[in-house]
Amino acid sequence: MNKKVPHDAILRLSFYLRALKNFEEENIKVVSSKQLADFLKINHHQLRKDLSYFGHFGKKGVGYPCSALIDKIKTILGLDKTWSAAVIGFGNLGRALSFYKGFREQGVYIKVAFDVDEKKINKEYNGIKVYSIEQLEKIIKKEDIQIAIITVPKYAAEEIANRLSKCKIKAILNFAPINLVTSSQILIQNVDFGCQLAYLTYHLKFLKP
Amino acid sequence: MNKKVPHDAILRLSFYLRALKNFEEENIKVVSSKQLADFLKINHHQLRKDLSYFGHFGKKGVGYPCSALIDKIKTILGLDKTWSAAVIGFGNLGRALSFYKGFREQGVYIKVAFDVDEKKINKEYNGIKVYSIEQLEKIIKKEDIQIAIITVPKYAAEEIANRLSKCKIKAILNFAPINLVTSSQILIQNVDFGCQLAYLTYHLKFLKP
DNA sequence: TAGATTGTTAATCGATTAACAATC
DNA sequence: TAGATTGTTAATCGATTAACAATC
Repeated sequence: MNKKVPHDAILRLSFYLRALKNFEEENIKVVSSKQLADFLKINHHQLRKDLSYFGHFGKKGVGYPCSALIDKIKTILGLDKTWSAAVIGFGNLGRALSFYKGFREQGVYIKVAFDVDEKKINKEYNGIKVYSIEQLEKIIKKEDIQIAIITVPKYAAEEIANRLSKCKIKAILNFAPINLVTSSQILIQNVDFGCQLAYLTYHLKFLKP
Repeated sequence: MNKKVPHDAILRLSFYLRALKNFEEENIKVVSSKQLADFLKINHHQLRKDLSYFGHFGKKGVGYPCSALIDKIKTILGLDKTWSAAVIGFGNLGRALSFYKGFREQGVYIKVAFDVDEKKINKEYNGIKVYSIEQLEKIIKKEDIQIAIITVPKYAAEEIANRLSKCKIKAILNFAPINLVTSSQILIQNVDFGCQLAYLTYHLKFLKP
């Protein structure tokens, strides 16, 4: 317990959570670190080490109780709370993310969206109202938004991030193909499938016959 | 040069490429590793080290020629070639990705899509024809698809991945919230914004007043 | 009790950072 | 030439893996 937690260990908690849910669905009450690690094709030492950063969740000689560990990990990751989010940029990707059920399952509710397109502004889509980007600061305050999801074009992303950092937004999930650098205390995660795709093509070159 | 290249170094090449394009747009012909690294808020030693895995691209006492280095990195990442891709699952996310321009800019062309929904099958959207998932193997062979982009629901992802591994698909970009484990020689990149979102909520807990 | 499995400390491995000689 | 900057080797740092004592 305690000590600095490696960045990747936090991401791995999400994988553990998923796997545990699988086990629970199959009515398995207790799993050992070996079972869980084998299922995830990872090292069982690492699994135990990762969990040990946060507490003692297992019983020696027995294993981990599935359902209790699920709750613990949810609490660690802040998934037991509810969070309010806004999607900025209501294009194809923004719309897809607005309707993505996975976010709600994690307790993240997309309350509003923003766009520059007059045709979309002031309309409601599946219960999500689209506002003009001009009203960004006002609506974020009014709706008490904590998380911003950026899907605007590259050239607009930086300005949006700047405006957000002046609101009380605390975290940004950025889908624009630009590495927004964390200026102040605002948390940023860049989702960059362009890079991941390039990683694939890099390796594909070698495979190609 | 040579030696095993760290996983993250390959991803960083994409960032370098983007930054270099920025410099080029501003008509800057030559950049030093210091300039580029400062711009990206990273260590300049790392930048030089990463590039050195692939060759000697700079001139001592001078720096790196922007436009030549852009071409070199593109070649390294396989972005100088063209690749054929298919989107599997033509829901909101699948549709958004199908129309995403960033892929084409990287030389990855989405040729076809697959879905189970009769209403979508055999229709064409922005030049992308949607086929029944039953025809997966047939069309992939016919269209000579190399990369599959999975956006089907979680419960269907594993079966799709299995079927793909029996085709001549060499790489999968997976958006389903499940860690597809690389069975055979098929390359898999899991794009997991659920995990990245959980990483944000993990930290948000601490920030919350 | 004996067997199993956790949690933690130690060993290993790899990646990042630094230093510097080579050289434009 | 002197100054600047690369490319590489060495030092540091941190994360992963292993070993094992504690204990259910």
